[in-house]
Amino acid sequence: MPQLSSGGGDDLGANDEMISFKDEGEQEEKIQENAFTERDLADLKSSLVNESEIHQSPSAAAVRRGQQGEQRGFPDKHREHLEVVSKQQDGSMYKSAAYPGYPFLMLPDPYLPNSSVSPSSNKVSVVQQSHGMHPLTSLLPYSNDHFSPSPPHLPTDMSQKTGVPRHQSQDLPGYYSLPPGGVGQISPSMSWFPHSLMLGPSGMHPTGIPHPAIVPHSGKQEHDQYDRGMYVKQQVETKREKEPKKPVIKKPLNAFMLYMKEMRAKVIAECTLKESAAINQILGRRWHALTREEQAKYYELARKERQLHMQLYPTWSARDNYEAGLSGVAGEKNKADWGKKKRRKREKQQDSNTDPGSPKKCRARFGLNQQTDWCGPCRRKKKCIRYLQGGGCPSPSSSDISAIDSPPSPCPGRLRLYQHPPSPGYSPPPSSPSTRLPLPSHTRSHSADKRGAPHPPAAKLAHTLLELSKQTHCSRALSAAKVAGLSLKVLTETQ
DNA sequence: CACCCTTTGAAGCTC
DNA sequence: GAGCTTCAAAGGGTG
Repeated sequence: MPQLSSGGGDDLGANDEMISFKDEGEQEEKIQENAFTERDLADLKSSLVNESEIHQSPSAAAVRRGQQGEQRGFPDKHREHLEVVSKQQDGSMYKSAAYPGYPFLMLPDPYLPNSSVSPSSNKVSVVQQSHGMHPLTSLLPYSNDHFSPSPPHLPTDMSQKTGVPRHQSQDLPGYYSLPPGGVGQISPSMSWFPHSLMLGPSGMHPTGIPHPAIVPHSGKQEHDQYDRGMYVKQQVETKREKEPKKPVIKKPLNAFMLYMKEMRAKVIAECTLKESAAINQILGRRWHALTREEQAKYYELARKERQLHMQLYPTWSARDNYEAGLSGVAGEKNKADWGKKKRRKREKQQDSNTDPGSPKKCRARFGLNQQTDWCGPCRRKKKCIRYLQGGGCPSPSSSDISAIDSPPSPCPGRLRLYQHPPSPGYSPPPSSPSTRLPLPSHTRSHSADKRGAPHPPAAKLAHTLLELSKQTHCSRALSAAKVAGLSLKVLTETQ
């Protein structure tokens, strides 16, 4: 299914070919030369998995795993890390780090709200794109030299990666104007960092520099507050005083997440949509529509993200956040909440397994543009009752909003089936071509229902898309309607 | 205010 | 090792 083998990691999904990763420097050169070939991409894909371990000196991965069992307190871990770092103060990391900017070059991204990376060039650019620019980005006290779009040292320095945790060097003042008082006082322009990170060792990266990946351990809500700006600072601080929270190091963003960050604004602008779920559907389709080269940029960025994340937080594991229960409070209660959440999801999963009517049925089948066709519960984002009642929804699997995102394609069938675009160099896995069909989310591997929805009548689909084009003012929807309807006659009839 | 939705990918977990 | 689960971002909607 569209879900590429989960274990495959960085599989682009189009190719199962596994080629061992070559030297990173070569990879960078290729990127620089805009000379991505399929083989390059395959290399890249496998590299995303292998390279970290290959280049991790004294095997940061091992360190991470090894230290996992200890599960020490966050402050302890980082205090320890700090000691290590202080012994390694040679400054080399920041002068020619694998990812010289992280979090500096990546400041606005990917842990920053409204930010994005900009792989818009074939070079692995880490420069913010204007449309996604964080409002505070311009205030960040990094030097332009360090934040230049294409730092001269950027393309070649990956091979210099040593696995040494990042640390503060003499260069740092160039990035951040840290006051003499130390890390406890950060210039106002650093306010996008969660405050709790700046006040004590608990949230502080060993470098003494808070990292965007670290958020207060209170989940999304508080994070959002920080995102919204400084005006909420006091409120948050008050809250924190009452309830000191462990910071949480967020997972590094994967390629698709990076892509979403960059493209979300565009999609919102194009289709006047706001609902993230719908936008993400569109982005998902677009992601599949990307060429290998385009996707490769994001995979490369994501790989660097992971590498740097690993260097920054050698002891961190995704498991930490599993147990942290990000939405809850730190401590035992957290674990309990997490367990509850897990059970709840499991129950839900079972529900959808045994139940032909998944909660998303109407949404998935009719799409957001035809909410009038949804059953009541679906409109209230509750469990769909349509199928429980045995009333089949003859409806278009492709009538949903996602149809509009599909890039123009000469193949009408593609639209009907949500097929991936036959982008250049984009071939389905040899094993099962049909697996490339991006079915609705509930058909994904970890969702139970893998049955395809019945294909809608063309006229209905065309009509749907037509309506959609009116509602969303999206010309693509109109085009899609034409493609879907195959003829103007159908369109005319449905009108 | 917590949670849902929705996407893909990475990583952890379970069997 | 296959398959499943969780989390990462986003923000409107819901109870």
